[in-house]
Amino acid sequence: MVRWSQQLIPTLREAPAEAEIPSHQLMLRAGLIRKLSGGLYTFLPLGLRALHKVERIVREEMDRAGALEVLMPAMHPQEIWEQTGRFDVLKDVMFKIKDRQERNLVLGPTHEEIVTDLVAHEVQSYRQLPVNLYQIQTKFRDEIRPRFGLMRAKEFIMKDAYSFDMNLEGVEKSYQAMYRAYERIFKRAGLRTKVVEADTGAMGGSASHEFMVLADAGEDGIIECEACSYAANLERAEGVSRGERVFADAGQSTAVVATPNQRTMEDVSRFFKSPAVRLIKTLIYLADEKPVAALVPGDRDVNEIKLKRALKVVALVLADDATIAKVTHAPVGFAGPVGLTIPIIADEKLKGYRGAITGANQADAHLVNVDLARDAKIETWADISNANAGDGCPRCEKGNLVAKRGIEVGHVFKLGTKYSEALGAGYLDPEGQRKTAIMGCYGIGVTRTLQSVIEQSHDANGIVWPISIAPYQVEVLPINVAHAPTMEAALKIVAELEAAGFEVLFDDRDERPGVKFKDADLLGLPIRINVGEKGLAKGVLEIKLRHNGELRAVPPEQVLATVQACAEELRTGVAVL
RNA sequence: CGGGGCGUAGCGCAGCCUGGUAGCGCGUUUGCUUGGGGUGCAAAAGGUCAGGAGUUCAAAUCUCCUCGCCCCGACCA
Repeated sequence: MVRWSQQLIPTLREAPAEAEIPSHQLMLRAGLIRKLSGGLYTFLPLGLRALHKVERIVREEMDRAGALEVLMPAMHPQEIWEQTGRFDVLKDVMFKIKDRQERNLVLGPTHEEIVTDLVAHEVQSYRQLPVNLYQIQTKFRDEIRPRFGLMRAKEFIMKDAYSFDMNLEGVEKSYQAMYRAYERIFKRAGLRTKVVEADTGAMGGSASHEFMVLADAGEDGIIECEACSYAANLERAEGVSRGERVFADAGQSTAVVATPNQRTMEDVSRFFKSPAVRLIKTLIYLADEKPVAALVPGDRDVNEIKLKRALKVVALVLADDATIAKVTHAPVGFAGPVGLTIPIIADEKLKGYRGAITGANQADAHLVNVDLARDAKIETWADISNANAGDGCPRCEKGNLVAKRGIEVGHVFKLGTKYSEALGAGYLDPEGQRKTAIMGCYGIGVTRTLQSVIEQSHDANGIVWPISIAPYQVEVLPINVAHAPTMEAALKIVAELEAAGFEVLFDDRDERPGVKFKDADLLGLPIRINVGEKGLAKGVLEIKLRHNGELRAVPPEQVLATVQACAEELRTGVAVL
């Protein structure tokens, strides 16, 4: 039996100042985690139990999907990262260390290289394929800004799986199997997720989907169609612009207008009393060190991921003031496409722009009546801007797009042969031909998933655990531990519940009832049983459900059956969520 | 990396401006009390005031540096 008094469950009446979002505050207040330092957390017993439950669900579903569990080192020789060229890409996020031989090692931020190396050595024949290896491991990332407790930490637990297939059909099958496994995992964990099309980022590869938990605290922007099923990460979302492209005075020749100190889009928009969409925003970037001008409509943000891809470059940064002055011959704030000698890439939403307003490439001046095709030399047209809420849906055309925030808890990729080729993961086919394996990779942020559950399932009083990952399913709460009949009845029901397979937390603390009730709500175990004198006098115990506050008074001999029924309902409820 | 805020008891905070005895609430310990939503009374423990340097007769308080934590940004030309 687990007695509260023998446990380490340091609940906090007030939230530590370091925590901003509800899930982070509650994890600290309920005694689930404690911070060692920024982005580094200790799991206390209660938090660890919940974490283990998430891991168990993940493991069961991965196994069910046919993936094989392995455990790879957290520490890797640097050379293996150099072999795929990813050392350069990821060196800023990798923790780099040396051993006593001065050998360069890194703490793994992910494991594509490691698993591919393994497969390169151990898989020789088509008979061994397909194979899907997964692990649940601590990953290390030197995040620019650790945030929100477990949401973005320097050290976090991730489940990652890697599939190796012989052909595209096989890849598709592996991908679908993981996609379905993820749906099951998050559903079982009591999470409502939204699947969105995603960018593949530093991974490389083609298709990818992210599993998002919708939440205000989410770090990712999500765009979805209100009419059809289209949903995508803002990083990749396409929007069909419904803005005008031909404005008043179109056709007239350009003219310079003095605009002293009108630098921002807001300033200029107000100055000309024109909507931002009429303005053309000109940003000077250094793309692989070379200056390039990027043009987007004034009411939109440049999407650097799209821009990077369109330009086919690795490094993309905004140009410094000196460079801007050099290429535009004007101080920052007055750049425009007309007369620029550097390459210009324009957002396709600008196609056909006439009568637009741009910077004039001279101090305190803008250019009006700009006809982009007539007046500027556009080298490339591409989608390089963010979709906006209110844009048309790129799929169904009818629907409007809406913007939301999400927490990325899972991500599935089709990787292709980038890693298998670099590290020699291949096989001999039935004809004896040497072939390269095609990979997919599939990640779940396990610690992040745990916190996301709380972010999505809590109320003013505390956590509301889904029964599937609650640290314990039942809390038995004797109102007065000094009252012998109370304790007798409480212990009896604890024993019955445990014999029936329930995990029970017994709050045996000699505390006032109010304190114990508050703590029970804070901890958020799904089923609570109050045992007190008043109830006993009437021959009943009380069963209280955390998620809806429902209270049932039942005779002791019916408690077990009632709890079983409640638990069953909660389990189904989780599945239905 | 840029900007902002904060660092005083386990947690939440006041004191700092205007230098002179380190405080409040919660929590903790002990005793009594109470016993169905953070009980009441009493006593007590607990602080290198983040660290260092400086100014001063005297520094939590003023100055400088360092470290840590939190927030925003790292694109809007």
